Amino acid sequence: MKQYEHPLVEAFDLTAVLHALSDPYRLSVVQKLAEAQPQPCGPLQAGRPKSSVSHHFMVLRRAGVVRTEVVGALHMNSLRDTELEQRFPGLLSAVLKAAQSEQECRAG
Amino acid sequence: MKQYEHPLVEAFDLTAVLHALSDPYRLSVVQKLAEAQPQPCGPLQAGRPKSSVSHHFMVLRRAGVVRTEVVGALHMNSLRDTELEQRFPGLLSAVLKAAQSEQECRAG
DNA sequence: GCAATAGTTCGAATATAGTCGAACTATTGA
DNA sequence: TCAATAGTTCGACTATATTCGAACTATTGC
Repeated sequence: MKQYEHPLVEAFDLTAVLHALSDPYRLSVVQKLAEAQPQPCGPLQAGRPKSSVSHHFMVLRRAGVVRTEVVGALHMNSLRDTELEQRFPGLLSAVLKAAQSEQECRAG
Repeated sequence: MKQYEHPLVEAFDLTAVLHALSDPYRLSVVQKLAEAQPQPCGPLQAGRPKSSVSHHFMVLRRAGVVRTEVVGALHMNSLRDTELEQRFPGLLSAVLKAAQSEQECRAG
C-alpha cells in the first residue's frame, strides 16, 4: 500500500497550479472533486483511457491541487483546498466560481 | 494606425486565461502592468528578443488579459482588469496576490 | 490461487508552445 | 527624405504536453 508523494504547501508553485487548472479535463476533475470528496479516479474518467487520466492526475498532484490516498485497491482523490487557500487565498474558489459561471453562460 | 482585435468579455475562456497566466514571463508582465498602466512593450522586455515578447503579448491579448492600443509608434498595454473582474470575479486579484506573496516567500 | 478491478508505467506518436534571428511595417523626428 | 525606434511576422528549431495502447503492479473477493 505505497502512498504518493505530495509537495509541501511551502513548495507550491503558482504557475504550476495555474497550468494544472488550465486544462479543460483537469478543470472538470477539480470541479467534480469540489462537489464530492474524496473520489477514486474511475467515476472521473469521462471516457478517457486510463493512461490519460493517470497522467492528468499526476499533473494535479505535482502542482499540489489534488491529494491521492491509496486505500486498498482505490486511489482516493481530494482537493487540497485548505492548503491552497492557505498559500494562495481566494484562488481556488475564484477559479471554481469562474468555471461554474462559465458553464452556466454556455448553457444559456 | 491599425488597432488590434480583442475578444469580447462574453467570449472569455477560463482555461485560456489560466493558461495565459501560467507562464512565468507573462505573469511578470501582468504584475508589472498591475503596478503601472498602460505601458508599451519596451520596458517589459526583460532582456528577451522582441519576437518572443510579441508572442507572449499575443497570448495575453487573445485570452483577454491585456488590451493593446496603438498610439503613434507605441503599443500601449493595459490589463483588462475590470472586464476580467466582471466575468471572473476575484480571479485576477487572487492571482496577483498569490504572485506577490510567492515572491515575498522566495525573497525570505 | 485465480479472475476481476483499479490504476500506473512505458514508449511512441502527435500536438502545442516557446525561442530566436531576420526581414518587414509603421511612426517619429530631424 | 532618411535614419532611428517600436513592434510584428515568418520560418525553423527545440521543448514540453497530450494521447493512447499495451504491459505491468496491487488489491479484492471468491
